[in-house]
Amino acid sequence: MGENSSPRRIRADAERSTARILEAAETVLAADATASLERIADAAGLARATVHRRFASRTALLDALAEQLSQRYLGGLAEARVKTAPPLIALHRLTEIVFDLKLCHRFAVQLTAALTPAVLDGLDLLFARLRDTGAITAVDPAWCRQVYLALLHEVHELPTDSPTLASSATAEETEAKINLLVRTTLGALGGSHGATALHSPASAASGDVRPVDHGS
Amino acid sequence: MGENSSPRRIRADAERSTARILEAAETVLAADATASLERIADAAGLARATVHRRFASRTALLDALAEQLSQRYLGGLAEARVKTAPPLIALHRLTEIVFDLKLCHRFAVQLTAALTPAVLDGLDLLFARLRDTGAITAVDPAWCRQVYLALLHEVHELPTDSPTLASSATAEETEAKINLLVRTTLGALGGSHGATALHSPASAASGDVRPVDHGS
DNA sequence: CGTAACTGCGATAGCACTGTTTCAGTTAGT
DNA sequence: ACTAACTGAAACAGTGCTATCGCAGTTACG
Repeated sequence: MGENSSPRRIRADAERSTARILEAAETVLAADATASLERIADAAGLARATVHRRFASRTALLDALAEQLSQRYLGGLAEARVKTAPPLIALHRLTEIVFDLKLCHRFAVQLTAALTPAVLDGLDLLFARLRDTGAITAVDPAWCRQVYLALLHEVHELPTDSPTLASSATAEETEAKINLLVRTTLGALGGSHGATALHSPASAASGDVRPVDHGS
Repeated sequence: MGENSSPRRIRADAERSTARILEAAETVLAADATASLERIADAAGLARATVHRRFASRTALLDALAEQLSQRYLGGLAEARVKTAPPLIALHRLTEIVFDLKLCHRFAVQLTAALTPAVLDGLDLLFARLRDTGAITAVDPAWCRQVYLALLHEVHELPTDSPTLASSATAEETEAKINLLVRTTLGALGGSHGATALHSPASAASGDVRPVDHGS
């Protein structure tokens, strides 16, 4: 872990700068993924040159950001006890946690491929366990992942202002959003067979318009 | 539609060029929304200058593209008899049609706000009718729209290559994808196998998955 | 056939962003 | 307190894209 390969000592000051840059990059890039480094530096209260000093190139910054994001997701997966807790509870808790890291979902969705394989594996495990308990029926883990992340993105972009409520009801609102997301995800994956069902043309050709009989 | 305000006569040749440009822009921008006009012109088999001749600016091209897309969606809504046909059938048919216009969904999702209000109204009507017939339970039309479009996007990005099948099975594959999308959408929005049909003990154990109205 | 429109090619100007460098001033760490 | 690291400011070169123009050749349309 420790990097002592260079005699150059890394001052705590610099460390704080990189943190501020990453933080600013999250917020700025969430609004506009093509924002310039100058805007990021501006948002961080630093000079543009400093950004280049901390990160060799723009892609390096993006990589670091993705890395940090993956790390947080990984922490969320661990905190939600995805491996051990009852899957439905784990899903709900994970959603809560991820919602707290509501930082750059837009960015995350764009760079879904940039998520660490470990994160993907964790999600896959969660959905596999959900399927084992009968909460969902979708088979393809990739499909489950994509649906969950896409719905997470949409829920996160819902208008924050409740029509009749005051603007201070954020706690209740996020709670409602989390429930909505969990319910919607389960419903979406509840009756479908996932992408692997593509190899059964017979059932597909039947064109069953009516919702799947599958009486639960 | 007819623009005779200018004495300048518009040759049929030029009209074809604009069509080719729009067509190329669809495909190119679908892959990379920040592609340069040169790449678009290249894909259209035209010179970059011609693009600037047909469209005053880049945003003008984007606007025209969004306009055309909205027009096609509108046509699809009409063709699917959204207003008169049984809603489930209309949804299935609309999905088929939209899938044929699989051109620039990525672009469309990015510019969801750029869709003509008429299109949004049409979708809202469809989902309202779906709810009236009990096919879904979700209330907010905007939410239904977003979920449908997001899932459309995800389904469209599913790996086209079936693991064991040859690459020529596109027809059956798209058919299966359409069914998957319809079923997933209905499930997500609270269809027959949605959250309400899930095993209640598990839901109750998860703490609080009460019916969320999430605002009208 | 002849004119006007259209096109490709090339040049040009301008803009925005990235990345590097230098220098003077400030700050952290021993 | 001294040194090395860090920073802001400002310059610089380089790149890629947009947008415009002129010119010569081609094509549609009456």
